Amino acid sequence: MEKTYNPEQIEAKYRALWEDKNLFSSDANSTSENAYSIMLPPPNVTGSLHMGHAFQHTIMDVLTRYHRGKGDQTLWQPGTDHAGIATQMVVERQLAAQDITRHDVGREKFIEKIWDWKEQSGGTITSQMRRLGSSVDWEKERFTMDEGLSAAVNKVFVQLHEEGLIYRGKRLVNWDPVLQSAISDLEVVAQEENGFMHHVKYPFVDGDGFMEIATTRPETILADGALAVDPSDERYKDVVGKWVHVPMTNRTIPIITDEYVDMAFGTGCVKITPAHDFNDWEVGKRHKMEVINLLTPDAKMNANAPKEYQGLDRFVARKQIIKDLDNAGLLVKIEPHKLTPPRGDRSGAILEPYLTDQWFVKIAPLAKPAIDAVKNGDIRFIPENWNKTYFNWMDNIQDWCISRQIWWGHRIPAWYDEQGNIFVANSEAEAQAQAGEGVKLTQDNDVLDTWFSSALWPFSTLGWPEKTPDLSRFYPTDVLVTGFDIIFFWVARMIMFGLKFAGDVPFKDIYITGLIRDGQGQKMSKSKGNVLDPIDLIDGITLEDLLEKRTQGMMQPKMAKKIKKQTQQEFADGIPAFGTDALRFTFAALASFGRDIKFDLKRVEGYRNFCNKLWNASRFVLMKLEGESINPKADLSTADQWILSRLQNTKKNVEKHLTDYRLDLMSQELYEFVWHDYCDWYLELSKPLLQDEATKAGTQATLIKVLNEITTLLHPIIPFITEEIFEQCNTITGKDNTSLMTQSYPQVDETLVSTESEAEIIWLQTFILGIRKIRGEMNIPPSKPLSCFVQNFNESDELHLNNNANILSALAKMQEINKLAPSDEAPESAMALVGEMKILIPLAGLIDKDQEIARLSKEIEKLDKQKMQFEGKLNNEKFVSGAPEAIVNVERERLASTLNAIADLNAQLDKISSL
RNA sequence: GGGCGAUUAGCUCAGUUGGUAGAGCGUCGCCCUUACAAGGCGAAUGUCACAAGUUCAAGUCUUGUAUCGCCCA
Repeated sequence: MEKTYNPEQIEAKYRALWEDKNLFSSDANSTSENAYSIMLPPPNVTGSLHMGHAFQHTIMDVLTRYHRGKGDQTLWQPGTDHAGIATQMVVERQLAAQDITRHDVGREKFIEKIWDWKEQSGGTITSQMRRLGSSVDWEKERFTMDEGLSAAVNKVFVQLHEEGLIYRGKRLVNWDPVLQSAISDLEVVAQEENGFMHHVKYPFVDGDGFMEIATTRPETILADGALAVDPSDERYKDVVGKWVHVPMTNRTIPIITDEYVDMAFGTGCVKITPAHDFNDWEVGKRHKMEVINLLTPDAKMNANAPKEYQGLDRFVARKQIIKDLDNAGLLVKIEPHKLTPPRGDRSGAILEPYLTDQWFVKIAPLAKPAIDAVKNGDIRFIPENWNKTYFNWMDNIQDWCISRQIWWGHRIPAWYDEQGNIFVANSEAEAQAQAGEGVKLTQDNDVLDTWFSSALWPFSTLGWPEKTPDLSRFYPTDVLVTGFDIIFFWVARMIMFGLKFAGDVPFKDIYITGLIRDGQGQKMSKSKGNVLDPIDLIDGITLEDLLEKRTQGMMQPKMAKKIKKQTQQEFADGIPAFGTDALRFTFAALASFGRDIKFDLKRVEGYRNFCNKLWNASRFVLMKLEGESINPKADLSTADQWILSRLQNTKKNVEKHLTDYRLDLMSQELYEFVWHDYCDWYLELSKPLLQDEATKAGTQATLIKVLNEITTLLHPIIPFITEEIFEQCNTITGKDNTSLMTQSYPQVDETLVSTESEAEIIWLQTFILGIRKIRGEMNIPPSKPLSCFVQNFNESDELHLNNNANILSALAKMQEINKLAPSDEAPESAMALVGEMKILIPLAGLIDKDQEIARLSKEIEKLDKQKMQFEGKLNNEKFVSGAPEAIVNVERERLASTLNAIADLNAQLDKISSL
């Protein structure tokens, strides 16, 4: 083995090997009793994996590899999403660069172009996943627009329509004038911006005077249907029922009352514009108001507006009308005002409430069972508190607008005859059959919201509506791993559709992960220039390349300077190559239940170091075993029994943490066992034990046994390096195993738990630590041999001393240990305690007297503080009588041993001081 | 306005039925000890945001306050 861990070569080797040998296949193990399945949340087919994906993939892969190791028939289902609007916008932008629109190209050609783009860029994600070692079943890879999945979409649509749960209706929707499509409520983002409030006069039709109202959108005055006041508003009691002129038009409208009006806001009188505001739409319906739409699909003033405004963009029209109002003396004032205009999450354009025909899912009947599934525990959110968020939304859920006026996606399976009759069917032929022969049909132009097909993902990928073996074996899936940002978009809808169509919940657990942020806690985004590509952490990247990557194709070139500066500061030397395993270990270690995760490169470095540690430990073991035959039945030393006992404890904890989805605790457990128990102590203990023929064989057997289990335990987190070590171990043990992947996950062996050996090693560690501490504080090099006296030892101390003389010599460089009778006078010494036993290291030229006095005083001071704590508790009558006896006894013992130690140290201090 | 979350060592974070506050990184010493300097050994560092309450006992449970963040309207 190489002296230094080199991830690059190892990873390339096993990436190929795993797939060649088909080790990710879900068909393997088909006779096993249990099945385990996870659906990969399908990423956008033309996108690339960001840190959040890599994080979630790591979690899913750990779970997948673990269950594979447990012998379950395991499926991790991969695939990608067509991501309707996002993908279409990319291709439209490409066209725009050539100064053409999708309408110039035509629907069919345009869709072809998108498919081309999908083919061209669709490989990015899958190749990134391979780099990460994601062990998905590639043979089962699906795309949301595959034939089978599209058929499932149609079937669901048709059935929901038949049941009256999908309907078409003219309603106000959120209209994106840039996309020229409706979008769902969820795709609307609101952010506070600075705007203006315009106060406008509406003259009375009869008599003098006017009503004053305030509006942020004066251009919609032209479509007003009424003015409204609160029914109980005394100020306007006399004017209710009167009529006013709508400024800039010839129309007149009434003054009405409605509870919706907020008396305290503005003048207490509002204009009602049913076609251009969601609230006003409801008021308008109550009062049977005329609905006037002023806008074209691209948000210009249409023919319903007075001539002089027609054709103007909505914002130009606003300016114009303000000017005209002012000229007409109807503008009272304009004040700055904070407002939150709705914007499209894709286009960023300000949205318009817009009156169009759209398809909707009537959601309440579907939501009810989905709420119950979480309430009755069929589905569990992890961490649990997310179910509050879920209920909060589900209890107030609105009908879902599913039609989009774009071209990329599943075309709505509805056809119209020339009279406008609708035929919803699985295919055109079926629709034709419904309509009758010879009737000319045209298909609905719209496509479905991308999330409609995503909602079917857990069963459509398994072959639904066919009753496939995969479907019966793997549905419901075991866990969904995803971010909180798509609980509403995706998770809730999968639950609703899964229950409705697949007859069961789509998953039993929902593991909601935190969000990966940059080192400053900022959300990673392209425009902020703080994104990290997981592959760059694996392969490393120079500062120059990173700068280039972060600043190319910027929407705002101004930002480039700032981003450059930031990047230069944070990554002055670029990013070193850490390897996939180090990155995966980092993600696993960060996977606690918090909401946000600040990603710290230093952590990756630390886990890369861990890999190196593991690598070198393996080298050590292999060097010590080379050319030797291993006897698994050899007698075991106390150290051997100890490490095996610790190993059982580790396995127990790992198992628990995994079932709790606490991958952070799992990785921490393994980190500590490997580094601190196995490397720091056991490998050091093994050195003298290997020198001794009596203990050599047992030590060799234990070294390799524990190493083998370590690699198997760590494999789900760091598959590459463990696979390489496993292979190297095979050459030593002469075994010929295909892969670590096919090894079964280690089980706890209770017979190996040994409290005696653990107690003895703790004794040994205390002894060695005591010596090291004196060495450390006295600046005595660890290489300098020492001798010591022991005094005040009991039988078991004596036994341990006799057993471990050569270990103490090796690990503490303790040449001679001389026993003193209690009455013997010890020479001037530095002292450490192991329980009641005193270890005395003669000062004799080695140790400075004052230093030892200071050291002892410090120790005593520390113990004194503890003593006071224990005494305080025990002197409290209420504690002694109120607390459980066991607890009180523990405190008593603690106090007793602290008092003993203080007494010993004080005696020693007095003795040295007096010399 | 409604809901959720966070506040623990210089930094990033663990802390599972309440029972002596932990890790990694960083810092300071001493060591190139034949697996590993991407390392070893040792050390220092905390009114657990604040206030009140429950309890023999609160980082942990309850209530309130402050600051920060997210979601929804």
